[in-house]
Amino acid sequence: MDEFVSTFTNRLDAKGRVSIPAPFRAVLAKDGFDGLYCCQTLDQQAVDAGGNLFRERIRELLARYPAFSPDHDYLSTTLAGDSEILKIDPDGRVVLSDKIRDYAGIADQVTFVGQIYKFQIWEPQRFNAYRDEAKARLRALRQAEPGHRAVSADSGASG
Amino acid sequence: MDEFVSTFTNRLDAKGRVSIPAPFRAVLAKDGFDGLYCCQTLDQQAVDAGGNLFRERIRELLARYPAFSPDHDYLSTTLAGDSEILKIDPDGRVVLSDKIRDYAGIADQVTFVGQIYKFQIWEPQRFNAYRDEAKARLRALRQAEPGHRAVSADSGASG
DNA sequence: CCGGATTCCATTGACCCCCATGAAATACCC
DNA sequence: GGGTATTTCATGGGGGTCAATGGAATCCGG
Repeated sequence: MDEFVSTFTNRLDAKGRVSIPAPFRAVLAKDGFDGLYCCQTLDQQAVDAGGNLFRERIRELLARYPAFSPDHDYLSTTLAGDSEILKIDPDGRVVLSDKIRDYAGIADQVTFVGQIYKFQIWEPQRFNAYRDEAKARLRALRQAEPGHRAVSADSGASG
Repeated sequence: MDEFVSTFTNRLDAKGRVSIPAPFRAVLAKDGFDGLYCCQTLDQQAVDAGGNLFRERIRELLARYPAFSPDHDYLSTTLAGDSEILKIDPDGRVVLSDKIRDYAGIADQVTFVGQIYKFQIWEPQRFNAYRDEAKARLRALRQAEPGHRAVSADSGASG
């Protein structure tokens, strides 16, 4: 498997360490990046994390703006300066920085949410709320879609 | 690691020395440039710093303007004439010049901000303000991205 | 000799690596 | 199928290492 899928919740220990879910570790290992590249999400109180594939997306975004332009520096300040590379220990754990813990509101548990080429790091309660909201929005959007009845708003997938 | 990523804040000692963050030192070592090339940023009260890769970008920028043109001379005045090469001591520290300290408003602490091919040197408070501004700018730019609303207001790449 | 700069050394506190434990899932054998 | 052995994983802790910092010693030009 080479994509981040599914959701896992693990505990932080007394030293602030938390195990990256084994399936995610496998993806990171295949990706080849040494460490875990993390940056804050813009719209939620969560963190995006990944490896080389994720970094590649960030580089592509930056490459669209010329060096030394104000926008380039704005973007690189947020996308590079405001991100962190967490070290993964031999047991597959990372220590979340204070910045990450504060931003995401993480106390003693962490939820890892697979998103194909990256995954997100959440405080479990906040993620639950976000997931419910996302689902509601998706439903509303489908209601507004012309012809949505052909598929039906609530068939099959339960989440 | 071959890019400047993340943000670090270190203290100046009584002699005006400050440690370059170890991850940045590693990038500089790989880059091969002996010392730290510094020049004032064009748009903020901060300093751009880096090694050979950074200097290469400056050359590329200057090459876009015809020699002897006013714009070329404006740029080279700042990017070359107003630049300094700081010496890195055996413990990975530099002494910031008075010019740099005055321009950036640095007193006793320095914030180093990774920006991939270069990093910036800030007075910590000023950087905090700039970081917030940068994040707002990124939000604005993303709003303008075509297709970012495909599913809902806050889906898609947040980083 | 003197002041400034540069190199060397020491301390301390955080981080990283190794090992141990227990639980759960899987494989294996009867 | 049932029961057991084995592996995989999440979690807990201890000790060594490295980086940031402060200060002393040395070198240099005046």
